[in-house]
Parts: sequence; structure tokens; C-alpha cells
Amino acid sequence: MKKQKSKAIPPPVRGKRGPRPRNSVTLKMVAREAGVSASTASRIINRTVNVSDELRLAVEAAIAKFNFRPNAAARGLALGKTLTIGVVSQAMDSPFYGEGLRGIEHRLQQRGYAPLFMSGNWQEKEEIRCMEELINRGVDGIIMFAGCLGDAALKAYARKVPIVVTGRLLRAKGLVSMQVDDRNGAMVAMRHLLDLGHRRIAFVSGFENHPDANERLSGYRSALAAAGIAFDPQLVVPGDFHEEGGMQAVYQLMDANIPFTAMFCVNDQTAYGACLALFRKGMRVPDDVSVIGFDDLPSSTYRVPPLTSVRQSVQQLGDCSAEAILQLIAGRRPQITLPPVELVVRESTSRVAR
Amino acid sequence: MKKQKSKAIPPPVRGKRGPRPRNSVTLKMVAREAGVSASTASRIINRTVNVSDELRLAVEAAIAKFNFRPNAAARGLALGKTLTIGVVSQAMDSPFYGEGLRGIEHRLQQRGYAPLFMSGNWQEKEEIRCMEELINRGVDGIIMFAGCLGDAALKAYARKVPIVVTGRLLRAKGLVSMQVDDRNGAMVAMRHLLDLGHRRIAFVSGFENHPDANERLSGYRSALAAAGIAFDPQLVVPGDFHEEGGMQAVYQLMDANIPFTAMFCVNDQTAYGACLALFRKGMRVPDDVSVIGFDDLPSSTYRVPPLTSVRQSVQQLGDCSAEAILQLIAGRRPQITLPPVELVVRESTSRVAR
DNA sequence: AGCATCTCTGAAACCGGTTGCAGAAACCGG
DNA sequence: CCGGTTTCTGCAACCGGTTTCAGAGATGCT
Repeated sequence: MKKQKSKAIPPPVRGKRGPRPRNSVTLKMVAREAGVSASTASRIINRTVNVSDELRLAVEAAIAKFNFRPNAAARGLALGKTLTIGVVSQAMDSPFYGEGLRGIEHRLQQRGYAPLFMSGNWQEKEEIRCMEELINRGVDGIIMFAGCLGDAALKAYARKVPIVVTGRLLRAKGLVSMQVDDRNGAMVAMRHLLDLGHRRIAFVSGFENHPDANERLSGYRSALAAAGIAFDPQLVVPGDFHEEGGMQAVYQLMDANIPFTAMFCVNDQTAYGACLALFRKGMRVPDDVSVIGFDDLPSSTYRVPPLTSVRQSVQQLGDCSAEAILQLIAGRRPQITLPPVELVVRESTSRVAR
Repeated sequence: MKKQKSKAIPPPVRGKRGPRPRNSVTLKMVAREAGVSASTASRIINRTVNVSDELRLAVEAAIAKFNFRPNAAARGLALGKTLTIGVVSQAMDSPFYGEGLRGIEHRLQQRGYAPLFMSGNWQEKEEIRCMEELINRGVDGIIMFAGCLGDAALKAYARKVPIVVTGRLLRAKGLVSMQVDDRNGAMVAMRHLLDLGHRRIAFVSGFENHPDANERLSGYRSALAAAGIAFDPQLVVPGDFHEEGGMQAVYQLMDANIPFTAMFCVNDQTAYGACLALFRKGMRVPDDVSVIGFDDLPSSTYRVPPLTSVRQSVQQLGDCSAEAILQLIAGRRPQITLPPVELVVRESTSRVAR
């Protein structure tokens, strides 16, 4: 007889608790105003069952009067869902991620979900922190936008919460991956340069072993092979997916006196850096060197000269990821196809000088 | 005697409810594992009171064993706070907002808060939707980053939740505003151009009546006045804070045959557009026309040529806003000062051609 | 030893919603 | 006019934490 249930203690309705200056209207208040119970009010709000018109109108009036909005935390707690999707990317201020995030935000919003963005800053450890944080905030799903977390870890997380990951191919339960056709995009870019008569084409890559970089390199090599041009490893220079990498690549090539008439950059930011370095070296784009990027960031339209690039619509990638995670949450196996890559010819490429 | 508390109804511990496949470890499970009650476990986790070392270790072990992380929704509900700050900006994919958001994110994260970003897309109605959504999600505070919502509405919201707003001056209870020194920044930019000998300086503005644009215009006029140059309204052209506006401005000036040797653009994006339009018109920057921007976006470093600009560190602005909202929540009246604006001279400005 | 204090700990009341269950009211057919 | 349905509605039990309050030991003091 550990302790025998009260009765000796007539529940002494304790007064207000300490910290409760919450400035919010509660369901109970609405219900009282409308002269119904909280349950009924809840049911009316969620259209769970039919109720008489009379009550419905009364409740709706009360809601309007108080401008009542149900507390999301409470609802989340009761329902076990938060209508929130976690999004892990690398940096908010990167034009690449920014565009993707916009796509995600737009799609989620129109479905009543809100995104919770977190940045991993290109560090696996930070990404893990983000995942943990998102999970214990109870997000209904997670979109990992071009992250660098290992496949195994990702699969493990997928057992706790639905996940959509972009930028790699990976199959697992509760997980969907989406990847743009890097290889094909690279071939499209290369074909453009080859058509313009270029034969010495440099490739500025990204971080070593980054899947996107590898795929694009693979496309680069295939296109060369298809054109019957021998692959010259000297023309492949590592980068960092940022402007700085593009600049260094140009300096490295020119300092080593390696001749080239065109550059295929792993992404637009790298191309920006390359253009600047070429400018510093007194080379004109495209008259002396043609430059082509990948991603077609919005700002590429406004570069001087406007940059030729391979469009993969990062925004659309984000949009599709959002759609996929929603379907995954709904229990369907999403079958989403990304739009094909597309060459956008502007003014940074031209026929090779003879 | 409304209804006399049970006793007739021996609380028939109902079995598991329908939808509860939640894959989470609960405090109760941890407590049971450690052989203590939930209350004690909670106290240990939050360091609310002293407990014997023995129990603490037991609980910590259990937490580690299950990798327990308290459910944020439940905690939020109980505490009345969510450790979440709502952030309303205009667009995630804008380099300007992206940078600010990054500053906010970084600061919040190191204080254990998470940002909930929402975009208003330059529409007051959308901003209202964001505010409502954030409030009923129970955010602890809101940062309105360069928003366009009316002052009155903002003040009204400030009575429900602490607010920090950037880009305008406004005093109200529960509200703090932060503004960069637009006027002074504009004067710094102008002084630079004037020092280089320019006399016909165009100003490309933003949306009409936008406070930032007005302040910068005011600085433009003051600098002219200080240099003893008459203000020529023909040289002031409206824009849209985007590249497109900068392009149109150049076309408008040149089509009207209005001579100018330099342009002061209301922000960097406008300057990008101006540079492109000048390029299209066959004018060289800076040889024929000097161009200066405002904001010093990261990508300005990598333009061709690198853009001279007034640095206001949007990231730092975000950082300060985050600090301010945290202080406001803590009940202190924040006393934050932004770093002063700073001229960054690069290669888009040069001495006027004679 | 006896009584007042102090320190820990657990039961139970909350936070603000949702929902299973059952009772009440309205509706029906015989 | 009555039992059987069907439709509504309210009570109370959750969701997973935090916190008040009181009870149990341990300690201190006379």
C-alpha cells in the first residue's frame, strides 16, 4: 500500500501558477464564450464531426471575436505532428542554397507547413547537431539540401523521421534522394564549348571526392572522349565551389603555362572567381577565354559579361524536395522527376580564336 | 454538487491510444530506467535543485543510454516559451537578406535559440500572414528584417510579443528598432566620388518613399551641397533595389542624353545592373563611368571589376538584431550600437576623365 | 531523547489542445 | 407510446514535459 489515492485531499484547486502572463486566447475561453465545451469547439475547428449550425456559428463568432489561433505547441504535442519541416543546408547567404531554400519555403507554405532552416556550414559535426536539434523539436520530416553527412548516418536518422536528401543517390526506408543530372549537364556544357571549336578546355572542380564534382568531371571526360580528344589531367584543377577556388585555378594554370582557351567551372560561383582572375591577368572573357558555369544562379544574368551556364533550377530542386517530403510523410512513395538540365547561352562563351 | 469526483469510476487506465507510433524516448522512460521519478529527472536535467550525486549519475547514464532529448513541444507548452525566434524578411534567395539571416542564425544558435524564417515577398499582406503564423507558433520574439509592414501594425504586434525591427526608427513598448546610418553612408560614398573629381553624379534610388532610399538620397543631397554643387533632379532616377532597376536607370539617363561621369546606386544589386547596362552601351567601368554601391555584398568582391561600395555589414546587422531580441526577451532594454559604415574602395571607381 | 530545520524526492496539477467513450436528445418505425 | 438508432455533446484521459506542495529522512540543538 504505497499510498492510498487521495479523498483525504479534496483537490484544492490551486490558484494561478507563477509564470503565466501568456497573452493568448485559449480554446477554453472561446468555448465558454460560445457556450460549448472545449471538445466541441475543437471538433468544429478541425471539422472532425458534424455539429449543428447553431453551435458552429456561435463558435466561429467567438473565434473571430477573440481572433483565436490554436497554440501550435499544444496541438503539436497532442497530435504528434508539428506541421514543420526541418531543412538542413550549408549556408543561408550562399546564392545556391538561398535559391533552393526559397523553392522549399514556397512549396511548404502553400501546404500549410513551415520550414525550420538550419545551416551546417560544410561541417559534418554541425550537420549532426542540426539533425538532433530538428528531431527533438519534433519536425515531421527533414530535407537535407546538398549536405555532407555520411550515407550511413543518414539512413540511421531516416528510421526516426522521414528524410529527403538532394545531391546523391541513396535508397533506404523512409528516405528519398533526388539528384540533378550532373553528368549529363556537364556533357551539355562541354558540347557547347566543343561546338565553338575549343579543344583545350580546363575543368575547375570542387572539393575532392564531392559527388557532384565527380559526376561533372565524369561528364567532362565523356564529352572529350566522344569528341575524340585525349584527356589531359593537367587541365583539371581542384576548387572549393566558391569564387576563391575559381581564382586560384586560373592562377595555377597560367603560372604553370598550361594553355587553354575555355574553362568549364563546376558551378557559377567558381566561374565568377575565374572571370575575375582572368581579368586580373589581362585576359578578356570571352574573347581570349570562354567561361561556362553550372547552376545558372540568378545573378549570372547580370554579370559582366552575362555568364553562360547550365541551368538546373535550384529553386525547382527545392520545390521538388518539398513535394517529396510531403508525400513521404503522407505515406506515399514519392515519384518526382526533376526537370532536365538546360543550356543557357549568354555572353561568356564564344567561338575559339584561331 | 455538479459532479462528485469519481470513486465510482476506478480510473480504468485506458490502453494505448490510436496514433502513437512516436519513435521517441520520453522523460518517464529515462526516469524509470534510473529508478527515480519524472520530477526528479526533470530537475536534474534542468539543474533546478541539488540532488544527490548518486541519482544524478544514474539519470545521466540513462539519458546517455537512450540518447534522450526532451521533446521541445512539450517543454514549450509547459514553460510557455519555445526557444524559437521568428524572423520575417522578404526573400531567402536575395544576397542582402541571406547575409542578414546568416548573422541572425549564427548568434541565435550560440544562445540555444533557433530561428524560424518566413518571407514576406515584399507584400504587406504576406508579412501579416507571417506575423500571425509566428505568433501562434508561440515564438518568443520576432525580428522583422527590413520589412514593409506599417508602423502602427507593428506596434500592435509588439504588445503580444517582443519585436526587433531593422531599417526604420520607431519607439514603442516591447519593440526595438535598429537602423544603419544610411544618410552618413551616402555621404561617405559621395565624398569619395567628389574627391575623385566627379561633378555629374547620378543617384539610382529604390522604391519611391522607401525609408532607406530616402535617407540615402538625403545624404546624396547633403554631400552635393557641402561641395557647393547644385542639385539636379534629372540625375535622380528611381529603381527597385534590384539589378533590373539599375539597368533601366542607365538606359533612361542615356536615352535622355543626360551627361554623368559617376553613379551612386542605392544598393549593390542596383549597381550590378547599372554596370551591365553600361557595358551594353559600350561604356567602360570605371574608365568612362565610375559606379559605387551600398551594402558591400560578399559577391561585390568578385565582380568584374570589383565593386566599390559602402559596407554596412548586413551580417552584423543581423547579429545585432538577434542580440537585441534576446535582451528584450530577457527583460532588459537593449542598448546595441551598430558598427559604423565604412567605405570599401575597389576598382569600379576612378578619377574622372578630363 | 525530543522537537525544529533542512534537504531530497515523488505525487499530482498544470500548459492547451485532441479524442475515446458514454450519456442525452432527437428521430424512427411498429 | 415505447424500445432502438442515430446524432450531438461533454467528461476526462491523454501528449511529454515542469513545478508546486507535502511527506520522508537526515541533521542540529537543547
